[in-house]
Amino acid sequence: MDKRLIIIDGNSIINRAFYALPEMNNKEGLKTNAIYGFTTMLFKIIDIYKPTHISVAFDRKAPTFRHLEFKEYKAGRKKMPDDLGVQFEPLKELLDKFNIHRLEIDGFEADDIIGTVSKIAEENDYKVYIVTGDKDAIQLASNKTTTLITKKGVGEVEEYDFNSVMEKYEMTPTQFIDLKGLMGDKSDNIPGVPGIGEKTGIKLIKEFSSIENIIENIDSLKGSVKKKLEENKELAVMSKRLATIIRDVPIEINLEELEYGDFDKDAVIESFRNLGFTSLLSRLVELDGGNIVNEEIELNISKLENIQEFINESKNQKKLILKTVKKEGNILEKNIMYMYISIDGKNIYYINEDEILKLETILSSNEVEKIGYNLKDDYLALRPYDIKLENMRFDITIAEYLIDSTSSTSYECSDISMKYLTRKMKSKEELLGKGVKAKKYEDLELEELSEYIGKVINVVATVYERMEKNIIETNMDSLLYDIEMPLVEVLGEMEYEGVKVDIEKLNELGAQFKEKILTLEKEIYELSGEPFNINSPKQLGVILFERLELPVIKKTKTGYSTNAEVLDKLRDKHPIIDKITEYRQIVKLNSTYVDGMLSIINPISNRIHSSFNQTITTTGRISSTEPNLQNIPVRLELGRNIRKVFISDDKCKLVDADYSQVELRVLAHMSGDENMIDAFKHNEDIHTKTASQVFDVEIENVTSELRGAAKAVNFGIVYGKSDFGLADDLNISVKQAKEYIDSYFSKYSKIKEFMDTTIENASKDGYVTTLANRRRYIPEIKSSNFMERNRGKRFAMNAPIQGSAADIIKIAMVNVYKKLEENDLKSKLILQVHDELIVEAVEEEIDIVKKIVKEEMENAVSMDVHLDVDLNVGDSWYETK
DNA sequence: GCTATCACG
DNA sequence: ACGTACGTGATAGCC
Repeated sequence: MDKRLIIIDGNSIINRAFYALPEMNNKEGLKTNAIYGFTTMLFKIIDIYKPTHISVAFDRKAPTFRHLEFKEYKAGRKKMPDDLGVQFEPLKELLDKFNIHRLEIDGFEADDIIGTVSKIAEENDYKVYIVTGDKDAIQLASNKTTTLITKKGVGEVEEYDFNSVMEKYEMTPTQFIDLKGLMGDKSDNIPGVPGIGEKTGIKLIKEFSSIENIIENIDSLKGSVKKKLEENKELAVMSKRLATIIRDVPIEINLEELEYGDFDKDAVIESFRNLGFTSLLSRLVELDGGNIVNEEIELNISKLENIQEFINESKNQKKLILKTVKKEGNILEKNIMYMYISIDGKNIYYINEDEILKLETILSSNEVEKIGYNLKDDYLALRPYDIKLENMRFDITIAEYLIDSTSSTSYECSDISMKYLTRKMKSKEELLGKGVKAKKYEDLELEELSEYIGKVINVVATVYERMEKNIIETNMDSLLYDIEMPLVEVLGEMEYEGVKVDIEKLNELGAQFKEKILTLEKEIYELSGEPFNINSPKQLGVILFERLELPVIKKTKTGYSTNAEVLDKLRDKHPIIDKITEYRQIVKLNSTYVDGMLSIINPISNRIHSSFNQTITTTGRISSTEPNLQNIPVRLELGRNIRKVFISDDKCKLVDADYSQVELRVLAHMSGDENMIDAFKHNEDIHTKTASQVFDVEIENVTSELRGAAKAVNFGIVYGKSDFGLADDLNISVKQAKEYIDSYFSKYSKIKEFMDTTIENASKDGYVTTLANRRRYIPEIKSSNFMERNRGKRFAMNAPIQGSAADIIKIAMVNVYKKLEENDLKSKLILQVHDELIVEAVEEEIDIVKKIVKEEMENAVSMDVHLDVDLNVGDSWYETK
């Protein structure tokens, strides 16, 4: 068999990769762009040239003979950036795992090693490929050696062998050395002959073929060229020597050791995971013809014939992996097409909708653990059948969210499959298509559907124990099993229950808004002198800043900024501004909150069934979509009216409970700051207390301005705000803002300490944690970019506080839900807005509901600071203030 | 599909 | 000196 050797100039390629690719980090913040670029290049080369042998040569730090001969050699080169330097060792480790040979020898550059090894390989009848970004290596090209020079970063290569060099440059590869001897090389600081550049150099080489021959025939030259050469003969000879790649470095090399082939696949996969190269995992599969897929999966998927036998087995094993498939439709209606179930993940059965009830005994059994992927969907699918899916034990989506809440993927099964199993499977989008042409499950043939869902079930079965191990190792098992998994049912019930809407009231508000919008529109057109689309920031910008010539306050990437802040600064300048502000406000209310809500009211229940998502936010909060019920207006009275349409059902009231200052209490507890803890212990108004401390006045002398300033400081601290930002907010000087912050930290000194330690830990560990041990990785904190690193610090300061508050209310939700159930109450938890819970309580239960909610919320966790909950009852959300 | 804006905690 | 507050989702305009 033909032997093909690839020799890579490690330093050259890692450099190219580093400068060609944007910054990349793994989740601990290690820079990885150069490693990534190198690896993709390696894969590409292996794929194209199918080498039997590979070696990567690296420079050593020790000086080479070139430095010793010419002390200016490579002088003036910039020091390697740290962000690149740190990537060498991980790359070398990765190459070792690929079983790819490495060559490093003191006193010789990678070039010389490559020159020598390629020569030996040529003599042994190898076909040689040299990969580098450095054109000097073209001198090594021959009939047996092809030099591959990278182009466009490291994405492509250009081939040079003897013939192509002759064709392209009309000189032999070795004559390139003579040319460089004449021209010199800026990057290596090789002098060459001063005054002789590329054009003259090429002419001379073509005529005389070498520097030696030029010197011998120097008399046949004339003019300035002759003079330059006569004066710099020695320089030319030395430059040629410096430019000559050595091909007889004294090394003992056994080419057999360079053989490429088997490597420890698990080790490489592990490395890729650590480096965060999930996309490369799939390349690994292609690279090795699919052999890297560890487990050959063969699934038996069939219709379940003997239901009783399966039930018995499931009860025996106390385990059930399941995935329901439903048609698109109303959340309140029966829409299941099939349910796929399995115990071992390999023998997978499906049943039709009409037989689902037969499985109720295991589905609603507390003895059988349910393991799945997006279990809330299964819970909700079964809900209209009056089947309660009980003991939802493990959801791989939620587990993966806990493992890495900052992951850029959305925890798709296909992503999880690739990450944990190095196994490719279709994503849902690949299965169904996207956009308007997207198919639905009901459009698929049963066979195709079964193949896909079968794989999902198998991934769940194969992956969940590995995830569990990871979660236990990172002390998140209680977070998963005691908080997040029990919460699945709570959120499912909230979605199913929904919130009642007063449709008439909503329409009435809409009519009012629309009328007002028309009036404002007319007034604005009159003031501007022409009609335009007020909703277009671009058109509005032209009107304000060109036609009306108002001063430009701020610019956006694309033009003038016209946001509320800018408009506020312009309001004295022109009467149109206030009209536009009001117009914007009402348009927002009308389109988002009136039309938006109307379009999504469930026709069966006349209620709004929002989705509560558990795996979106990086901090641990829940998010709400379709519609978002967590941003219903409250601050301004006009918008607050929207809350009048969210009402309680007949013979019910809304019980609204919200935590008072939960984030500041968390901060007081986590930092252990006695001063702040004390303020909460004495039920003092925290902002007044802060004002009194920071501005050094008696409590009774704190004015509302001072309190307002203190409030801004308190919130700013939670977000890691700067003096600059605070100054902007409070309209004071940066110097003054700095004094406020300094004074704050001197009074609440443990808070300062806490912030510093948190940042330190984040830098050291790469992550921060909450009270319930929820993790957030912060790769930004290791960035070499000032701004990015500062963002990382702010994330580090904020995530434990916001995340712990999220932990607390999640615990409260689970406990409130449990208590309502235990007491056989009909009242239902229906909403959560980060620090607020709303229960729709039937009238006879209001007192006990209030008691339960207050107790469970206030006692969700035990801290050095007590939690305090405000309760309000009303017929609408508006009334519960 | 991106950008600007604005609603909430 | 750098640029400057965390976390979300919906809508409209525009390319």
